[in-house]
Amino acid sequence: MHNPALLRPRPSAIARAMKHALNITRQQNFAAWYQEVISEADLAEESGVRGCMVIRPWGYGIWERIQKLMDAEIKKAGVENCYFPLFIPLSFFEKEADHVDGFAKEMAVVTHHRLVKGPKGGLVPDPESKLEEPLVVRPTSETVIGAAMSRWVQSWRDLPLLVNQWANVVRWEMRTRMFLRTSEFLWQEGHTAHADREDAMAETMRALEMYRAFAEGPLAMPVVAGEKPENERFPGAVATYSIEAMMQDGKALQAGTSHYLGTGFAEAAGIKYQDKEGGIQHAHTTSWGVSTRLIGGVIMTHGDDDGLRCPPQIAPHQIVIVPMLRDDEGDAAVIDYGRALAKELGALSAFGEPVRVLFDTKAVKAQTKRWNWVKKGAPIIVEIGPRDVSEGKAAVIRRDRLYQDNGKLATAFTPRDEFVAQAAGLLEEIQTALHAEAKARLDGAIARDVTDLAKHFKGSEDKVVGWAEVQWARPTGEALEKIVARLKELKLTMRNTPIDATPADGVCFFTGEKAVERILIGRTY
RNA sequence: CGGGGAGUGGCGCAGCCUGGUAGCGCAUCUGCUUUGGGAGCAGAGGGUCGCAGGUUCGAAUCCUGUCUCCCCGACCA
Repeated sequence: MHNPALLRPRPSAIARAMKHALNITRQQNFAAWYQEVISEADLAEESGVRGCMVIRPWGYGIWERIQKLMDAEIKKAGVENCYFPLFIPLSFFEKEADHVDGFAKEMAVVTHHRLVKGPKGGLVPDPESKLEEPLVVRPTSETVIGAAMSRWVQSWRDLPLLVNQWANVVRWEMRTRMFLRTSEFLWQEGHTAHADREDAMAETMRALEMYRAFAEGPLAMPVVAGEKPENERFPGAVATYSIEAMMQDGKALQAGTSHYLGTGFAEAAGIKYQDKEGGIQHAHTTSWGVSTRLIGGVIMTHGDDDGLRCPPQIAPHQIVIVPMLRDDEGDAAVIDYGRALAKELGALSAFGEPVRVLFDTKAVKAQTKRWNWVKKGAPIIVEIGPRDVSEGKAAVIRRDRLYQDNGKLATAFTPRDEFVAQAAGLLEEIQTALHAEAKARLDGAIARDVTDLAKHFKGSEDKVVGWAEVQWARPTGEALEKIVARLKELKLTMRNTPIDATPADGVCFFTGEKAVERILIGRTY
């Protein structure tokens, strides 16, 4: 709640009118700005439960858009949805050593099933109700789904087995940040089982590409897809791939992961099948997921000093019409005009879907509503007043280009029919423009000529430095640990080895050996 | 989990040191005047001070415990 960065006096309405809708700029304090966007755009708020947030309708509406579009992609790949229990027997985790090591430190555990009045009043767990085997609140579902797969898979004919679930998971993180790292978060987790490595790897890469395309498309968020170095792998995975997005402060955000799990989980859970020759084989499994963290990524990719700029494809309302009402007899005409406009716009189609229009008739002053929608990031805000009714116009504001060069709002008074004719195209243009802007920032902030990491990243707390791409020999074991430790001193981490990077042609940045690939280095969330 | 800061009407804060049953701004409600860059004036409603104990005639204020939030660190597929 208390945040020193928010203590500055709120500027007067007049002063604000000439500046921005938020009280903190990205420049002043990026972390405080991020929190202010979440609060001012009504995306989410504190819940009173450690690390858990209440996702408000505008924030959840964005998540629903993400779900809808992603779910269609998942189904397109032949993956079926299902649902597994929230509670996982502790013993399930003990079957895969690396997996349990990775998650043991952050698991919520259910040990009792009943409350009784405590000696000092209040309710306490009833000692009599202690569970024989504690239940873990799922941090991820490889183990339970693996158990089911062992029942479902008997023959090579049962493979590949492709399932997904939309669910919540809990990871007891030490330090939480809204959307980026919450104790409980919403996600989708895909789990697949295959006959061999080749097929499982193909699925792993398919999911990775699905995420890459989704980030670059609906989210307008450019990312780099690549493989995580060994030390950053998912516990129990043979290979982990990620998409990494760059936030406006230059830090990396891991925005989605896809794992090739080899046969480790299949061995632990007993996922075996009889092959065409009659032999018994372990299946090769994969898992992949994206979460509500994507929303944090969207905020830090597209937000500006006036709040969120929501990409049209995931905006719950793409066009918001705000009537300028005066509580007089002229209001009826404005309402009629707005309603008709909303209906016409709603009949349009953009991105292959009906355009989502809100005619905002809430009894709030028009100017206030305008700034509220600016902060929420509605892609197009249309104001209509008596003047527009008589002139047959609409006052159109593009959220991605709010201001003119002179600092005034870039409101375009457009003939109504002309606007209707342009609206769908305008939404698509805004989507493209947001992506282009972020893409240019990403491309411009990857340095490929770095010779001294400390020097390159010096002062990156205050200014945007971005990432460095260096060549390396992909060392393992102790050699890798030394590199990780060295980077850690500089608060740096290895992000991934981009799959579309130009082949290595030099020596390893760290060891001087012949390099085999390129890897990205940067600060991270 | 370690160090630091903070919890007082919906939001942001003052009061606490030097105990005597709460105050300000914004927001809200009503009225009037306004209205295309977050309106003005007038009036009104709303809190027992995170929670639980303790000290005291008396606690927002002092003491203990606890929960939650923020910053730094450790941690983090």
